Amino acid sequence: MPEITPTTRDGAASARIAEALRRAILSGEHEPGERIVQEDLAERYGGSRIPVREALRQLETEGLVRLVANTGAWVQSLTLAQCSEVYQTRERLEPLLLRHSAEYLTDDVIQTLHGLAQRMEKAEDIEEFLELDRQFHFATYRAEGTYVLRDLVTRLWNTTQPYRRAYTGLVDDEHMRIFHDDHHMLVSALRDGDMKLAEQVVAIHIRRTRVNLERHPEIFPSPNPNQE
Amino acid sequence: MPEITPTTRDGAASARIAEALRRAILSGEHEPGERIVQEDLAERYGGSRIPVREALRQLETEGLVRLVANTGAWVQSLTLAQCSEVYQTRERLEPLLLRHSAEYLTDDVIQTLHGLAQRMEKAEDIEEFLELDRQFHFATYRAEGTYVLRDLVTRLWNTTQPYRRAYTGLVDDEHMRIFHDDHHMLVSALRDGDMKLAEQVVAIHIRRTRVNLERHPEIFPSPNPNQE
DNA sequence: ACCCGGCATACTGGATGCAATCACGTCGAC
DNA sequence: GTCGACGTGATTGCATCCAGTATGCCGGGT
Repeated sequence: MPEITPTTRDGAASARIAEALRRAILSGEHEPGERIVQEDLAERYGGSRIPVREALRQLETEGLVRLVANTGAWVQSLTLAQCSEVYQTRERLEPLLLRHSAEYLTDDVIQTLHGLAQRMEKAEDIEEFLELDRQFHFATYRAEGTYVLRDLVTRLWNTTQPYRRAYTGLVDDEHMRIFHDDHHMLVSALRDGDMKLAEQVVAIHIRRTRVNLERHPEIFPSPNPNQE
Repeated sequence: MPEITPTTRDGAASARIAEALRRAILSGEHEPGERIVQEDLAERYGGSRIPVREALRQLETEGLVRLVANTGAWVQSLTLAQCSEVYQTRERLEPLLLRHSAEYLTDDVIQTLHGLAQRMEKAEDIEEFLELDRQFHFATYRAEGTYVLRDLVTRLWNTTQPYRRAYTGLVDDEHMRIFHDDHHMLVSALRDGDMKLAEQVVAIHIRRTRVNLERHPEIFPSPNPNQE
């Protein structure tokens, strides 16, 4: 039995499986529309089907998995319209989250942000790029105290991750240039303490990405719900 | 109206239990912080603990239940800060959802809205008031096609339902008058097709409720309990 | 050649049983 | 008298087993 974590110390097996499967989906190991068989997961992560099923239920509510009764589970796939909707939601929420994070964005954090923005410009690998982009933005979202909004934004990022990956491989140099400029402008605004500008930059950044995404409907499944 | 659906032959038991427990929590049958025992639910809704556990996992990710490994489940309780955060989120999202619903708000719908707003003014019972309020607002949110945003808003409503209930019992006549005026103003704006005004009314309505809620910290649990 | 119905198979959904863990009450020590 | 340790009961977490259902194949009929 290939047990990665032999002792289910603090957490339960179902939580461990949910975490592992979430990572696998977000890392692109499983593509949208791909079938998920409970027994395969049980064997892979070491356990019975019971914790696997609980993990699947959880990921379903998070929007990463689609369950059909008595039939099976698939990696969730979004239509272009749904993906666009998520981006419109993000456009409203992330400026709010950024505002709540303002007081925690110390000089240290801004230095880190600058470093991440620069590293991103040199990234050649798509996976590295995606990871740095995520780190960059969430480094600006450190509103302490409550977690409601940040969890929500995290889930929205997660559900659209596969399409961000597909889209990243298609952008030309000019759009990539603008993308990086947005990041640097955001760092500058935060450095100056101009939160109003920072919020606008984030909103425009998200909207720009959405509009660009909508120019590439080919990365989304056809309107019929059937997929491999 | 809660439909019991005694014969959910096609659907799974876990979905039925999740639905039933969700309704029970939203209807105030269980209060925030109340302990939930798996076996009790299994006996009550007819089944074993397996579907109960899956239902609990689902409601946990929806924010209605709080699970602690090897310890148990409780009805989720929010702090004032968290509740306020949800309302700030709603203030951003519901105008967007309303905008997407604009084309579906026919004269029939507006007639229904008017009726609901009037019935609400006569409602004596808190439960009836809450139900009508929910029906009223969701009658304005009928964006078809995609469900992402509407589901999100529904969940936000659900997580704050207990506090809306507690708060409703405390409002004085003046604030209630303003509350109803907001509704009528929203109906008027929609009737005139002035979506910009309608969005503003919704945002202000939500903000007003949040501010009023923040004047009643006594309905929230003391800040000592450890939250996730 | 195509369509339809029955059957085999694989997978999911659920029930029962057992091990593990935590809460709580009691007892003993200081 | 107060604090800490321990044992017991209750409850959760998981594995195995069984039933129900959807899917795909094969044969017969048209």
